[in-house]
Amino acid sequence: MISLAEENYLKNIYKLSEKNSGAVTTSSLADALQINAASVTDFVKKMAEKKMVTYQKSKGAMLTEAGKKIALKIIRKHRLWEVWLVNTLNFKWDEVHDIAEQLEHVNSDMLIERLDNHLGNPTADPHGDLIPDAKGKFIKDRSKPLLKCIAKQKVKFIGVAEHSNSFLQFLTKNNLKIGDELFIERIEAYDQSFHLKINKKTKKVFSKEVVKNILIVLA
Amino acid sequence: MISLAEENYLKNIYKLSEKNSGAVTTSSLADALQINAASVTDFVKKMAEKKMVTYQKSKGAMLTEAGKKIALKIIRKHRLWEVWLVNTLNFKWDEVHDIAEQLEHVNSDMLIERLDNHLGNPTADPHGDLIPDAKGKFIKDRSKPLLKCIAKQKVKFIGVAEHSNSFLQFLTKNNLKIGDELFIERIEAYDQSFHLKINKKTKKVFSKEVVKNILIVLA
DNA sequence: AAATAAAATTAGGTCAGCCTAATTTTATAC
DNA sequence: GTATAAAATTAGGCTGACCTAATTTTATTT
Repeated sequence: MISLAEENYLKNIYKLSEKNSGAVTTSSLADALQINAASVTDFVKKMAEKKMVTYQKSKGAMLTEAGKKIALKIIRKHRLWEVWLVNTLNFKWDEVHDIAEQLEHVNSDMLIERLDNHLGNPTADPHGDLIPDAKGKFIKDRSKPLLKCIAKQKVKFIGVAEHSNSFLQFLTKNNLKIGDELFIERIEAYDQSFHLKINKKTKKVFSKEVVKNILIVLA
Repeated sequence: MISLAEENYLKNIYKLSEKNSGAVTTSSLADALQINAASVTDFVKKMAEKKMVTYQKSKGAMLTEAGKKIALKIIRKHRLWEVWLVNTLNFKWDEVHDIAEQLEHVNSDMLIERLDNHLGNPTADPHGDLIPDAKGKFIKDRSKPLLKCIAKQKVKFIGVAEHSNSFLQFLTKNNLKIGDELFIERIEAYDQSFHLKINKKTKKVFSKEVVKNILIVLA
């Protein structure tokens, strides 16, 4: 059996190792979990004994294959529940995270596979994050930050790199939704702000900070 | 905040006091929760301090209004989730209990009210158990055990008084479902077995043990 | 390379929620 | 109404998952 705490550790180790590959440091984990670093050291050692992670003193933790499998399952569940909450119960994309954080720990393979089917086997959640399949495989991710694009490109908004409610609400307020077509009219050289035309209609300007968190594919 | 343990205690105290009204004994709670009686005594005292229950030494526990409210909310959630599992994900009625036991602890008023609406505000779960509304009120229950009926009555199967998988599977195997019309052709005086005609077609005989756990309303 | 700062670890402690064993209280039988 | 059985409680302990404070290790600066 895997405890709630273990599930949260595994999930966060996975997410942190996704960003900065290599071992996940004690402090970054402590920060992500909002738990004291001393507690993290302790817990990670126990997880190493259970072969969920490998741990090297003062270097950090890395998921084993077994640990990664569990982490991916939790992420799969979280994102499937988010799809359900938004598509079926009409929650907004900035309202679903806390609920999905609870639902992701519900343990039933049958449930999750039926939910997946019921939702039509979605490959991405409402924020554009990819959903691993039952075997833990993702579809190939072709997205990149809008910031990496050049002027005059036509792209499609498919996800966000920042999941804070404030950012999601900012996008909503600016009427920017996943699926929107964006045309880059101009990039201001001085501050890298992007002058966009949205869905061939509205013109808007967004700062570098915003643009780096908008994920797109070329259209 | 209410812990998982507290929620389970409250739910079980409610259910036990429903059956045998009056204070819930330590041993019955211990039995229901599969927890040592000494632990129950301890825990119930702490809950009394928090005003979730009243507790009298060696007599047992009773829910306060506050405790009852929490218990009813958990029962509401459990039963709504069961409806969802059966109606939307096509689970069978003997498969949903363990999953609903987990889902009932997910905490979000918005979620539960939206789920309720999405399901069409059901008043009973797949076993015929009534679902309290958001205020904790039940619709009036007019059901009684089939065993209390007399010969030649026409009744409708609306619920079960026993929720074990073996009983549910027994009914399924005998093709008996909620909503079925039952006509009591004869009651065997010797052993009180019931000779039924189901939906005006199939004839079947059921023992007293079965019949006392079938809840019906007069048709 | 020594000094300092930051990160990680060790040692010792707390609290929730359980346990067993021993004792006390309540109920039941003779 | 005393003996016995059953139920409940008390006392003391354990484990998981956290904490703080002190120490050690690693990284950074000069």
